[in-house]
Amino acid sequence: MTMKPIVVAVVFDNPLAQSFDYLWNIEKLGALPEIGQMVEAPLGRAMGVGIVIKVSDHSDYEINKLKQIERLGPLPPLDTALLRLMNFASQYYIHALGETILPSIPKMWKKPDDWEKIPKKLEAARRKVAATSRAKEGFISKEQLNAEQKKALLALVGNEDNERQFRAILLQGQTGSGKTAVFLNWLADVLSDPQAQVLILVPEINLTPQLERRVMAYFPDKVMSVLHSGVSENKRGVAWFDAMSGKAQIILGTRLAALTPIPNLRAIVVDEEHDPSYKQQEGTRYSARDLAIWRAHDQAIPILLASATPSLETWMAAQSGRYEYIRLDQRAQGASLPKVNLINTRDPQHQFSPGDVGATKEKNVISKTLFKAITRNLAAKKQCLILINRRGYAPVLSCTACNWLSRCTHCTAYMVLHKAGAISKRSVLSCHHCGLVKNIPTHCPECGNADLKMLGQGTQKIEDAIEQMWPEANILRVDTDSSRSSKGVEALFQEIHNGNVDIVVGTQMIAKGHDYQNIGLVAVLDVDGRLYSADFRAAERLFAQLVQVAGRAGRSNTDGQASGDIYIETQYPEAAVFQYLLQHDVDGFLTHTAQERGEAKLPPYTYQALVHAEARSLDKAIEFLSALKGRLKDQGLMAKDLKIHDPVPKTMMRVAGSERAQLVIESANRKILQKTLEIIDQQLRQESTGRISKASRIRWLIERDPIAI
DNA sequence: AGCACGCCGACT
DNA sequence: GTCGGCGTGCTC
Repeated sequence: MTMKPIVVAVVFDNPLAQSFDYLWNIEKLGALPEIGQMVEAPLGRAMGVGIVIKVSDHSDYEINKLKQIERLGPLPPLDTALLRLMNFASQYYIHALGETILPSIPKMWKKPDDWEKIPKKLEAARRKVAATSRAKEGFISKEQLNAEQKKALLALVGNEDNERQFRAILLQGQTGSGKTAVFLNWLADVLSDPQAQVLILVPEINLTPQLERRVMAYFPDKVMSVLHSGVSENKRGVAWFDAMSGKAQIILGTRLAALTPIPNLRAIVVDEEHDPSYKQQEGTRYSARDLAIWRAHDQAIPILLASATPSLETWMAAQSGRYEYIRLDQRAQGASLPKVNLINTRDPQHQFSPGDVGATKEKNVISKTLFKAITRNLAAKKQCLILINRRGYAPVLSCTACNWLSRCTHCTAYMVLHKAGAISKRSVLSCHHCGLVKNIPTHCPECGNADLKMLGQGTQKIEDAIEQMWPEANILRVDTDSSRSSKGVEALFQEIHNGNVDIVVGTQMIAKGHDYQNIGLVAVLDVDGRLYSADFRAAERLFAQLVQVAGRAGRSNTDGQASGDIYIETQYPEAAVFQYLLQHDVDGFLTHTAQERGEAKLPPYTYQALVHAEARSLDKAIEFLSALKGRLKDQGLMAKDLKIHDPVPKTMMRVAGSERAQLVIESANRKILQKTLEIIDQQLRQESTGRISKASRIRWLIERDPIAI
């Protein structure tokens, strides 16, 4: 009699779609196989770390060619709910399962050479945790909540009927309305069960220290795991283990925390749920917000999405009743909203005349009106915050005389300028959505004016102008570069709080998560490129950021004085973004945006995916995608519910010597889109090694639900 | 992805 | 004569 062999299927961190079969030797390994177990096994000429995804007694591979599992990882198997999530993410985002699971596990656990040292590391971590002090910061008890917050809490707290049911809840409330106090009190209720675990997601590392202290104030006797890329590898490894072993009741982290094993997960909070940083932009390009919702649904638990400016997707779901809808419309601290001033940069009355005080070499980089306002503010010993837009937006063509913009005649998107050589021998305008290419007009098609300019250019000019205009002021620059070169963002913010700084110049990061004490004025420059962009979501993001900025300025008002003013320079003050901002009307803006998207058949009315291609030359990348599109057409895959556009060059065209293009694929039917993407993946895989096509050496990638086009 | 094998150019 | 370029194929 021959014993049936034990065969396990293992996935590794590589782009191969398949798993690898191994023999499981009970005597050697000293345990029975379990799905989710981490193992070390020979792969190729080396050893690899993988996860067991299947246990059986046979293999499709020749059984006598199977190698043995070498060793077991020093941790319990990943739980089945997490593996379901991983499976879903892998399928939905068209990425190999191993490439989805393994990068989500901290490195500390994936080094077989160090497996013996694990118990020591855990013990060392235990001793450290005992030593950290816990300051009570921002604790607001249930009793201290205002009437509106109490009502919100009452609506949130579960009862016997729904506490083990999927519920998605939008908590919409402006900055200062006390969303955090509401959801922490809700979580306190969930955590009254000593076994329960909760997950809190935040968009950026900058925001975690503050929230971390606050959560600690609420739950001084609970164990909290903090998971984000700023936490050291070993600490993260321990925090992750605490979450997976049920020891940590609170798991707080950025998007990567959405994939943590949490066996007794009972509630999820996604704070600032609209924030684009929830979307992973490499590897498995998941949306942590979307995966969190899937996870809540799969595990039949409640999920709270909190924001002052919800994403259109969430807001529409709440409006339609698909999600529960809780609103906080009062400002808890009684602070007033800041006044928003729009400066029309086309209007000569705001511009400098030759010889004016403050005029710089570069004309009208900062308007005269804003110059005066900042000067006044400095004289009043108040700090100024100047936000500039550092990101490269593709240049949209605009007429300096009338309001003409290079709009695509087929889409709602704007056509952007491409220099000669890429798509055509001449410089051309191209639509990144449908692929339409047009010659650059020499005159404005509307008014005949010959002076056409690109929108949103000249960040460097702005910085120079600021230094020229206020030479005596202490100017501090805060962006990712300056925070890296000095002692980090926290140190820079400390300088601002100490009052040594008159003008803070920075990118959007200065508006996030920090309360300023003495800000009298916030100026937002160079926004027009984001107003009219090749990316249809740019305006929505701009609106969210401006509301956030407004929240910052308004919050500084604690002494009863007028709160900070916002100044926005734009050629297009009539744009919807600004008009709704003036009224502080979030719902109005979202209603408007929803209608626009509906008419244009854009998300969330349709679902999108991209096929990215990266090659030495743009022509090659475009050619590759054209061929793919042609093939799909020939195979009759262009059903009427599916739209495959023409390949277009990517906005960030040149990245380290390679050029990129993309193909937009759309369908109002999720299943059809999913099926199509699976077919594309399968076909491209057949002609590729990994994700590089054999014939043309082109690196390709499928991205589901892109947030930027 | 990593890694080795393999077949053509400028070097001690 | 070799060192090394990266094209090709494989990993249970």
